[in-house]
Amino acid sequence: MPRPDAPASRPRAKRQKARKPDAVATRENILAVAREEFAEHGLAGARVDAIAARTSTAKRMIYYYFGSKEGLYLAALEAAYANIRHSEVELKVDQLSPVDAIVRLIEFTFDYDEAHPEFIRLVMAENMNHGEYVARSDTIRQRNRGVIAMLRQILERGQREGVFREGIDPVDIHMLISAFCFFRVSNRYTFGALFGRDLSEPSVRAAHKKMLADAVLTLLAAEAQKAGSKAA
Amino acid sequence: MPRPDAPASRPRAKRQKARKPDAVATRENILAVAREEFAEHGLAGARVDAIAARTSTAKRMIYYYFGSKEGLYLAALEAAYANIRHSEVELKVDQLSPVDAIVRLIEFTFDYDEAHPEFIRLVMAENMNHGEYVARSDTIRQRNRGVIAMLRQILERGQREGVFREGIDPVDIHMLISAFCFFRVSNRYTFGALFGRDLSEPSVRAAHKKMLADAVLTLLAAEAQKAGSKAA
Amino acid sequence: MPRPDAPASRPRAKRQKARKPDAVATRENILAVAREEFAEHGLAGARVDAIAARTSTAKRMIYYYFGSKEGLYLAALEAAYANIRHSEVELKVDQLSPVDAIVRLIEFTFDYDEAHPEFIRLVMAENMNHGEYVARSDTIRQRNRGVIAMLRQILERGQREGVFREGIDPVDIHMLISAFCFFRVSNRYTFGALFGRDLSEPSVRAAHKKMLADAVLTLLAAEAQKAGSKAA
Amino acid sequence: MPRPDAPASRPRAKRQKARKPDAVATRENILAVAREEFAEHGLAGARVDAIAARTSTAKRMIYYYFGSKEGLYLAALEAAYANIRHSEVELKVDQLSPVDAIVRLIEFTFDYDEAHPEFIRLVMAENMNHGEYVARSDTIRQRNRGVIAMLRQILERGQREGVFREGIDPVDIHMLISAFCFFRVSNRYTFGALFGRDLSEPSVRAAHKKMLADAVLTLLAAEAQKAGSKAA
DNA sequence: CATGAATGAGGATTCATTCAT
DNA sequence: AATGAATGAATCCTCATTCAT
Repeated sequence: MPRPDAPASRPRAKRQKARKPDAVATRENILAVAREEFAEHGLAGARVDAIAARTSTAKRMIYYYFGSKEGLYLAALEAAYANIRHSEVELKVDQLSPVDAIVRLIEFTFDYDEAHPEFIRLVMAENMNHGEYVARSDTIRQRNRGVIAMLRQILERGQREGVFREGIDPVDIHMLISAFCFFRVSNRYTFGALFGRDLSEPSVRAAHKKMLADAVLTLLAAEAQKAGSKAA
Repeated sequence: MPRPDAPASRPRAKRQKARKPDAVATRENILAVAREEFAEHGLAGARVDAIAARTSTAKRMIYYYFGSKEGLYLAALEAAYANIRHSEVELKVDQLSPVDAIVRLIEFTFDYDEAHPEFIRLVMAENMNHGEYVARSDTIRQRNRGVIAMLRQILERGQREGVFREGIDPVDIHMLISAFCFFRVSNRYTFGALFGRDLSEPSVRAAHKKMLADAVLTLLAAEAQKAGSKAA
Repeated sequence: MPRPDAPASRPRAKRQKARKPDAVATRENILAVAREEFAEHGLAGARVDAIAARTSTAKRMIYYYFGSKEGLYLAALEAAYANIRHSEVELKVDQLSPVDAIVRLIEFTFDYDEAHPEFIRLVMAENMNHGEYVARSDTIRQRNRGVIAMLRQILERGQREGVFREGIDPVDIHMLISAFCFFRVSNRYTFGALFGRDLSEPSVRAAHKKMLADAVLTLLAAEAQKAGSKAA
Repeated sequence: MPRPDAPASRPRAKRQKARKPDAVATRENILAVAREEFAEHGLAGARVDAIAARTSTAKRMIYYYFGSKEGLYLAALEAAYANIRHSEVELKVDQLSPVDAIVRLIEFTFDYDEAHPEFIRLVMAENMNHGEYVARSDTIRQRNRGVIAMLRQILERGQREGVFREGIDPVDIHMLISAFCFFRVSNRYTFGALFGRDLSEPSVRAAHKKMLADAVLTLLAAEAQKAGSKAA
């Protein structure tokens, strides 16, 4: 990033109208680095110095733009959430059959989580913080209602078409899907170490994706015959 | 400070003449506090000073017994894992029908995770550390093979009795169960904030437990009819 | 705090616009104090806190500029060596007769060592460290070849003029001179205590200087008649 | 120092008559280890824990026998000095010609220093301490007068026989010899690093030994013709 | 004689943040 | 809009030493 630095009279007012002024670029550069660092080390473990070092600007700019380490963390978290919800919108599931729509949603979640471990780690970090920062961010909260709405529509459509059972809570289904997809990435290290299984291996990947789809679909299936569940 | 468990990761058979069990007590006292602190703040976020302050001994003892902050963390992690596997052994699932055994196992995992959020958080923290410490601990790795063996026996029994399908991998089933139970606790804050649902509420609890059992059992069911899964 | 020397180990040409030489001043201030402390107590015995306390800045600056206690020690060592070699260059021995040049060199070494006990002590400390840091410093190693070159030229000149013997190794002569001059300062305490002699007394000084010159010159003398040495 | 301290009635009195009671052995074991540690790291750098760990007894014994780290250091220093002076007595130089006696003395010093680097390092360490502990020890001071007396006798004998000059101070000669032999060992690291010479190499050894003998003997020689020394 | 447990004081180092320019 | 220099307050860790038995 070019950093023209003329201390004397300089016609740089118009630069603010340019498509991507330096200020914005600087801010985004910091944010991108911060996302990686916070994802890697968590809020407590991340180092402002380390972020600054990997940035194209000086440390002081972090405080200039984000006020504090926590401010930067919150911004990074918001950026990460903005990303996934943005992608979900692109799914166009209403053009698919209910079953296909569910499968599509599962595949998207599965693939997104696997492809974005830093997002997963950022969420893990935030849960270590007791969700203190998500709770504080209206932006994040509002953006997330969308998935549930989308899922609810699919379920209702399926119920109307007679392929899905009644009485299914979209939030619960979302959780079942999320839990599995998230866990595969979040707990890959302990799970891998404990059970000697590399969760990123293609064959494991495929089996898992299929298993999840099977589980969700049989659960939703209209005439689902439960093998005598006695769970409380 | 409630310490219902803590069998100490170091066996030490007979404690010589019971002349002075202070050493053991001191060690366990430190370990119990450490477990809470590391669960609360993670490895980077936990403070040795804070642990020492809540301990009945001085800070120096932490280094005397555990060598370093990392050594203490590893010991805490080992103690936590020792605990859950210890409990699993008590399940006595071989006296139950395959289906009941599965349900029992699910209920145990569900309840244990919910009752021991510090264990969950410790595992989260460890995954933030890329599983560096679990990988280093033979103790932990060895103790965990048991669950899979137990699950495998149940599955095989169910297959022989014709109630379970063939070709099911116990590790995958274990993961499905673990993922759901773990996620409910690990992501309670972000999930709660984003979807406005309190996962610790009794009705939610019951619904979730039932949903998981249903999902797992239909998946295992002999004549499971998949509703057209197309997942890769 | 007297700081007659300290040319700084870091060149930095023109100091940009002389706008703010505080950084250089701070760095040199720390270095000067460090040199005294390390000379006084050695690497292990010196206290970063003590150095910081005598400095005009805060302790943090030591780490800002030198990274660690060891980094500071190395910088102090380099500065000390830079100094003596710098002085040696000023000798202008090539304008003197070979004999006078040798005497001049001896006098310089003798006087320098006596006048700079902190330099001597720093070298002692470094030898207690097994020369670990000198070995690591290219700067120091390179700067020291000069003395030997100078001495070699004097010896060769003397040989051509027929006043010095052939087959004399300049490094050995340098060692003979250094050993005596160094020892007088380095071992002044034990030697003083054991033999009740104050090596800093003027008459002792003069006698020693003369004895060393005599010893070296008779050794170098062309027709040196050895009194029956049988040493291996 | 044996300090029999029997709290209860126990037939261990006779152990005090044994050739080497445990108490003495323990004490000497500690002392031997201490000598190495203090020689290696100096007073400040040595660790009581490290000494204790290499000892066959527990740390508490160090305090039992030597009172403090400093007490142990002093004892180690005394033991080291006792050793060299003990060896010097064995020299029997009065049966040799004055010249041979000098050569013998030089060779002894040269070889002893080279063979006992820990002694050299202990003396270096003590000089870093400003000789504080030697000064405090009568034992050490008294034992060292012997060398000078021995040297004085040789010199006087040589003068009577007409082979040595008059007006030579034995202490100065002792220093010339000591300085060279000591420096070769004490400064081996810095000298080696700076001038690329390994002082422990056999050929270097031989050359140095000869050079020192030559230097001392020509200095002592009756008709020594000085090549125009002008040293003050 | 001997020892395992315990400790207060201090030691090196790091951190997020601010100041002067 | 930007920055190099600076810092107080932690933070992890070590040390020589003593206590109870």
